[in-house]
Amino acid sequence: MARDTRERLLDAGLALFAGNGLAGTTVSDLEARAGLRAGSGSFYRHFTSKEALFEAVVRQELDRFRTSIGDTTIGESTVADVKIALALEFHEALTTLGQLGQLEAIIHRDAHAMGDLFDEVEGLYNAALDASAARLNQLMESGQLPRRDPQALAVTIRSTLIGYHLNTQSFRRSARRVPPADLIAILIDLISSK
Amino acid sequence: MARDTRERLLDAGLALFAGNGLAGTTVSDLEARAGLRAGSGSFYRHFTSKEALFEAVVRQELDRFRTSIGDTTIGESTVADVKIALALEFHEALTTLGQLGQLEAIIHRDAHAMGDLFDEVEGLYNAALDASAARLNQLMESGQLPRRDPQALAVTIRSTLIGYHLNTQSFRRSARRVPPADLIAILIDLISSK
DNA sequence: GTCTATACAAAGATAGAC
DNA sequence: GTCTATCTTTGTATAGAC
Repeated sequence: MARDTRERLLDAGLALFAGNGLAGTTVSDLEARAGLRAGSGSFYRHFTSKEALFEAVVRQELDRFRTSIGDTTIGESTVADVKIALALEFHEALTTLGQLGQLEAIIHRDAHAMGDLFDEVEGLYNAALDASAARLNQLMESGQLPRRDPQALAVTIRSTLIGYHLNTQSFRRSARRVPPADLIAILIDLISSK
Repeated sequence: MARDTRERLLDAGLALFAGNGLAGTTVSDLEARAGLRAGSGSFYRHFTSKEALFEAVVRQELDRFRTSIGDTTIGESTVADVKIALALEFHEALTTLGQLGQLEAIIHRDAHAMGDLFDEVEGLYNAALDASAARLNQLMESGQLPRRDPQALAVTIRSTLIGYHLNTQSFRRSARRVPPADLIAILIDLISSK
């Protein structure tokens, strides 16, 4: 195996917890997916329990989330056409949702098992939302977008993107064949209409 | 007990499967919640297995879903002001999502365990979406709403409502204190802007 | 660091008394 | 129709050889 077993177990945990939930994933499943013999207790050489791995997985994804928020510099872009800037921003958001979709899935499934970490998730989520509202407000101030309640608009946009993403995920394809680009186009048309 | 045990087991199943998932719910949990002695096999006098109850629960909720779609007559309302009609319609949709939220939760958790029933869920979902698109199209034809792709707009609206609902559910309160009424107001403002 | 073997606990399921 | 008791299966976890 190329990578460290501990790392492979983290990967296995991410995929299986997201797909089958904490209770729906057995230590044997994790071992099998990490290339270990299922049923051998080899898992326990790396983590003290299934719950310990769960927490490690969530922590790892949280760090990725934090990083991806920091990387989003589009908010400060100087693209002249607001519509283009927003299109890029929304596309980026959908991509990020795709990448962090497994954390999303874990949150929706086993939020209760996350303990303190849940508060941290919520904090990060709200920070992202506030940044988005500030950005929208700025665009409204400069007259590039019609004036509306920035906080409510940010929540609306975020809800739309998340709803579309989760839906696509649940039904394993875009709802009624409306591709991401069409959704983004409509969304931008809507918020730039007066 | 007032109601039939079978019925109480269905209720218990709906609540527990939605909250803890199929794998996260034990037969003992179900028995306890239905007022039976946990650990006694009394459950098996009513259902042949945990999976059998799961299927019965999903079927029952699907029927409720079907009924609730049929009941939505607002689409044919003659309220003069489109904005008011839409506000009522969206509010109704959010309420329905709340009532069917447990089915939603089950779908997001254990879609894989639903087998054939999943296709039925998807069919109903798409039917509701098509009805919404047709309604929007009608409003555009009569000039009461600005012209946009009805299918894409319907998906956008539905995504927003579902995203908002799921988010509120995950974080146990409205995102950044934006109440449902504010979301609906923004949404209507957006789609009626030209 | 992974395996075989095994102990132990939890959960699914059945039999039979009441 | 629910209970006690019990059996079986599955899953968690540890010990010790390689």
